[in-house]
Amino acid sequence: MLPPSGTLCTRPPPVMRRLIRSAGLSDATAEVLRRFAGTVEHYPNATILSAAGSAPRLKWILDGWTCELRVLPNGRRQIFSFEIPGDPVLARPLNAVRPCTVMTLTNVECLDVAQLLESAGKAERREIRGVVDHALSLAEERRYEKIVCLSRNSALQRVAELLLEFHDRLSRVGLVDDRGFNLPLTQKHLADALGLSLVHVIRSLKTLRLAGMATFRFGRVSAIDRDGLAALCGR
Amino acid sequence: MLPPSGTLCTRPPPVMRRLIRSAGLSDATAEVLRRFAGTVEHYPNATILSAAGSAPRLKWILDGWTCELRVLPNGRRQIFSFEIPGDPVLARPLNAVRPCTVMTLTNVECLDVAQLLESAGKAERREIRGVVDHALSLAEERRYEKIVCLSRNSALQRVAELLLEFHDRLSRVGLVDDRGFNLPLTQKHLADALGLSLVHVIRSLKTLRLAGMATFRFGRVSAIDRDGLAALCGR
DNA sequence: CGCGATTTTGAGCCATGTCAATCGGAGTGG
DNA sequence: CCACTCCGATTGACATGGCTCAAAATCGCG
Repeated sequence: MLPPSGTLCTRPPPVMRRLIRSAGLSDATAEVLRRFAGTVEHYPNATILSAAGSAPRLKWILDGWTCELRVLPNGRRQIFSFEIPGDPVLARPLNAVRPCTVMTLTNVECLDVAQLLESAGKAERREIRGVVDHALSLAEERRYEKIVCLSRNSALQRVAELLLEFHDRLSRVGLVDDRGFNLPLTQKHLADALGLSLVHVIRSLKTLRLAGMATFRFGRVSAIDRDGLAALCGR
Repeated sequence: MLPPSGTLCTRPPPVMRRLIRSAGLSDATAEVLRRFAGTVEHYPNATILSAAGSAPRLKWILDGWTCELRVLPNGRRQIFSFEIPGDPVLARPLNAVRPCTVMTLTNVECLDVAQLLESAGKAERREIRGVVDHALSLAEERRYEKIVCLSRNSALQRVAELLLEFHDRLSRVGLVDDRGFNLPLTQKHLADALGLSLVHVIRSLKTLRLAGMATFRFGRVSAIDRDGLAALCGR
């Protein structure tokens, strides 16, 4: 499938510009991305991001949040990870329960990586592969970190570590300003990701707020004391 | 590097036969493995399985146990996974702390996968790649399972789930007999893998023993009630 | 303005961690 | 053969972090 060059710049994409800048892509590769502005896929909030065929498909998030999750037999949810703009995420076939499904947490715009690679030149293809592979290995490393965090950290430390992770990842793609960052999650989401009860997450956030380390309100995290949080989780 | 055909069958390898059988390899691929009997790498107990250069190297375990672990800043250990005969394991460069290092838990015999692939024909190469990739994806899935287990399960359930995992994986490579299986670990290892204190692991094992679900003594697990364990962890 | 979803707070309980002491087996030197 | 030591396994007492249940407050939205 060719890139729809006819739709070139139908949608001057600020999110795409941000992605290009934050991933440090070359001009040629950036141009490949721009040619794809017309094939951006849109998913509404709270939908499952799935692959049509039987093979999983890798997507590249331009805007919005997703999470990897599984619904457990007892009805509870386990959230494995969150993805933000610039992250790749593997959309699996709908029937696949294992290891997880991907769900949008906001409206999401993304590109299909395989489709992107098809229409890129050799050099650009290598570059895109490199960037995506690197991001995937970071995601894998975060899974190891998560195991450590769940095994060894107190509730307070887990919450602090997650906020810290969000802060660092979001700031790398320019989504943090000096007053904080947007976090389109409920505290239940945090609980499901951290293996804690909702009530205890609320208490932990309160403790952080009173300690002046971070405030989470109205879908926004502000008053962040990065060093304080880092010290709290033993960095 | 060519396979050392001169050393053909210097060591009629029962572990290799088991691997060939359990992985369901074709005769041709089995022959490739057999030609490698002479290049089996040996590592003593309690050593780090590392790659010489700067790139990680994939090893294929023929005999013995290893684990992926990290030593945390506070001196405690986090064990991420255990590998048994038939498993691939990624030996990383010595300086790499992240995401983990691989340590032997017994004497270990293994093959270098890249070396193996080099000397295999095209068809055998594809087959070996398929088997190894499949095993790697199972390992990744186990990391997701581990996150669920650490988030949601009680200490008793975590211990039961780990024993169950050992039972199922070992039985797939013929290392379980009707009286149980060998488990070359201390209870401290279990504690480090499960995110529990040593004392509580001991208590949980006692509970399982008294409930007639499993007995762990002298490096051996016996009296296993597989269904009971499965029910306990909510399967 | 009313309703469902989310956040907040309190009370009480239980699982798990920590600390400390003991026990047993395997090696080791005399 | 015995005394000694080390390591792993075991047990008890106690403290506490996090869970559950229940109720109230607040927010978002039609």
